[in-house]
Amino acid sequence: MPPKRAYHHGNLRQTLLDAGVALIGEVGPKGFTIREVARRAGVSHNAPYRHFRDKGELLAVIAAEGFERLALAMKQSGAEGGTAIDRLRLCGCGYVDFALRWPQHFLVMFDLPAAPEDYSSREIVGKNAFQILLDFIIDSQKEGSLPRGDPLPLALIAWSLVHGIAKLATSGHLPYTLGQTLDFTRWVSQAFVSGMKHLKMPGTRLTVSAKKRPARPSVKCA
Amino acid sequence: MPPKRAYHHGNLRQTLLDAGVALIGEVGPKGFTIREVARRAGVSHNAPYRHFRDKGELLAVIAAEGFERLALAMKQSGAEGGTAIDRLRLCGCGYVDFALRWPQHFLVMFDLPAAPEDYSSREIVGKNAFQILLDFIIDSQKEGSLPRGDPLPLALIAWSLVHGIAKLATSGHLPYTLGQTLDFTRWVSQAFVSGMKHLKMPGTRLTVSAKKRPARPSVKCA
DNA sequence: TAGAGAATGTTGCTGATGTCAACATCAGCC
DNA sequence: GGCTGATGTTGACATCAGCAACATTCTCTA
Repeated sequence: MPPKRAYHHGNLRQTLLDAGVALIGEVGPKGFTIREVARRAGVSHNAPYRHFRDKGELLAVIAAEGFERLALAMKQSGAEGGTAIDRLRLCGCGYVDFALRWPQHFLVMFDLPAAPEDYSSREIVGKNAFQILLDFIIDSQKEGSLPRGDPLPLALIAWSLVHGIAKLATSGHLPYTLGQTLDFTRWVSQAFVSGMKHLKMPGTRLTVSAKKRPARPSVKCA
Repeated sequence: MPPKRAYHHGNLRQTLLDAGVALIGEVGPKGFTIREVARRAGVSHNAPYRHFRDKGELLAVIAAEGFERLALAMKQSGAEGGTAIDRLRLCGCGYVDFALRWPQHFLVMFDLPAAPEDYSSREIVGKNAFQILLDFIIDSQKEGSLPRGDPLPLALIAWSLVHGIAKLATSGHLPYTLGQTLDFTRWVSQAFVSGMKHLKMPGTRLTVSAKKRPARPSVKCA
């Protein structure tokens, strides 16, 4: 039996995280407040600072949690396919479905103000999710459903496509209901497969090692 | 000659807007503050409220301004193409280029907390920008470079693609430098054209009138 | 041309927030 | 039993969005 309400909570970090995830889902990043998270966890407004350096870190951990859930959703959706290319398509649909179900959490995951290197866990689990997509791409290449060559550009184009649908849908820019958006995604994934099948792969410039990843765009205004 | 510093500013609304656009570009939506905008305009912290109902409306107008600039960029980029399909491709590249140049402004344009119906100007000019893309699509269909049929799904898939690239790039998720991102976009636009050329168009379910546009996804967490 | 009323800008306030500093309580170990 | 570090609390400060009351100026009409 957990002590009724001891001075020490015992599991406050996880409780705060759960409350934070729920709060994000309800009010989005704009209304998200450390004090409200603390309120919901039943602790003082400063208790969270014993577990998270600041608001940014709490949000980063919440984002990381979202990436784990997204990866799981992609994996589970993909698993229902009979062929590699089917798994890839279903994985993409799972991606959009996830975004439609948790639009605010999805927003935090991708549009956070930019994490200083300290909040790196988000990035790591984010790469995990990308690896799932990449594996489906590679399997589809082996299967002969996608052109051979560096899988990275193929994965990035597929990612861009579903991410674009997800972002436009969750920001209210698609003229579709939720169900129609999923229908649209299915159609798009079909189109992607048939369109990419005999694609001419890009030159070396785009297959450059992922290590060259820029720290961050950070384009300044001129 | 504008009065040195009369009690009445004379053109405060526009000055606030300019300052707001600049501030967004520098600090993004998170650091964006009405008071800082007022400071930069050299007026008291409450003066902006004579011209904008609240912070949300100011941001909405800034977003609308962004959509106008985006539409201009798309039009100008497209104009350099010799054929309709070239104009379409260049238009898409212009879209991504705009996002890379003004990442924070782009963020505000698409990921604002959701405007109550009052802030509608943003939506109107947003539709303007979409219309430019749609026209390029229709021209390309007439030219025979894209399959005939309802241009809407084609436009939405093209939009999703460039929007996905833009969002992933500006949030630091693409393993490319800025220049490489533009190269990638060019390649993707080529792939889009060759892939869509003989595409099987979707059934009627996805060509439903745009009037059916949902108010907003607003998916609640379960 | 004078003055009333509407615009526009200012000062001062309230309630909320992020975060710091100081203090209180508790767990585990000697 | 007492010390030390971890965890939670209280109180404070600066800043922010937005409201209310007041000041100044513009414009329009009589």
